[in-house]
Amino acid sequence: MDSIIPLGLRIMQWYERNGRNLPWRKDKNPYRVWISEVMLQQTRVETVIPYFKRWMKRFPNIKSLAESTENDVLSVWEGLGYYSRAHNLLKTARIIMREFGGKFPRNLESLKDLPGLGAYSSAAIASIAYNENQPAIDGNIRRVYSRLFDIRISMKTSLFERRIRRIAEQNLPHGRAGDFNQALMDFGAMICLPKQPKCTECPLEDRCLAFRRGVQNLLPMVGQATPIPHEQQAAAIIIHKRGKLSKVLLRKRSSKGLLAGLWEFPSVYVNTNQGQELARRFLSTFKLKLRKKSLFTTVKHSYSHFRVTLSAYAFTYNSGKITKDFKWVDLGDLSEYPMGKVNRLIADQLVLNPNER
DNA sequence: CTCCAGCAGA
DNA sequence: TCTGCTGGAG
Repeated sequence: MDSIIPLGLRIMQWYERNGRNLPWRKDKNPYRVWISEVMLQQTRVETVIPYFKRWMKRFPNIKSLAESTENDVLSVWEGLGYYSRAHNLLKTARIIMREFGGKFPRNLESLKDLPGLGAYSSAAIASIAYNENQPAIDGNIRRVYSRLFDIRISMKTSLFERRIRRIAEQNLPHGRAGDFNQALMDFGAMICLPKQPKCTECPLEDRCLAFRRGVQNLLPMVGQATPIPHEQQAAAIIIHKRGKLSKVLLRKRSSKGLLAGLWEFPSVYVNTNQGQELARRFLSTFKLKLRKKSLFTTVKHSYSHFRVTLSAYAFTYNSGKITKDFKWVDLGDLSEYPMGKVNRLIADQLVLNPNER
């Protein structure tokens, strides 16, 4: 009887045949496990793969990372999103060099104290890199267990969390926690999908309570989504011609909050696209005296909790004090300034069509 | 187009 | 509890 084989063992058997071959699974040194786990926070495996390879080429170990600059780190990270993760990697690398003699801590509590590592990532690193018996509980695993054990409790509640944790601890195969955690994640990503789980291919079908009761599509119980506001923004492409050389004005964003530390074309929130009004907004926000010329391009984008439609206008620069957040940059050097997706798109268009300004 | 998935910090 | 991004699916 298959059903007397422990759950953990069956998942491991499935993993041995079906687990994914991923770059960070070849060599499980703590540095590689750490970088991959942080990249995988809120980000899909397929997206992470090329970033992980580039990162390892550029920063092969903790020391090389700790000795690099914020700009280097953001440049390699550019496009991955959630930029605080990149800032935290650099901070943590420096802490490890300074306070841990360059060696990654092994126990859960020390890991959790490092910037960017919470309950999930700490347990993932401890189990994968050091084979500590820690269940790593992420969204995949919550979904899998809530179905296998038919946990009909809102995912937001602490009761749900306690139930899942107890189940995860009880089913953890001691001595193989690292592989087991990864096996469950692959299982959640490949079989026990959020929408339309592949129950016909599932090796655990016969002992999934949700499947037996036909409620697998209703679990886990998630709250209803909150509506997402839509904002309008205007960005200024401000070109300054000095003979043959064209420079454009960039602004470095605050070190906190959205797109922290990245560069952008100065932008303001708007509810109008009147030239005069726009120029006034740039004057009051940035003390820049500008004159609007023409619409360059419009880009739509979604962030985590709002959407924007951003229109980029070409402006001519009259006067105004250039404070230290601002910098005149050669068009050819734009790629050296890390940017979020929207601004990179505009920068690329600008380099391609410098005449349409 | 719109919808959706996915942890950490404050 | 709220904020942080992007890519891929539909």
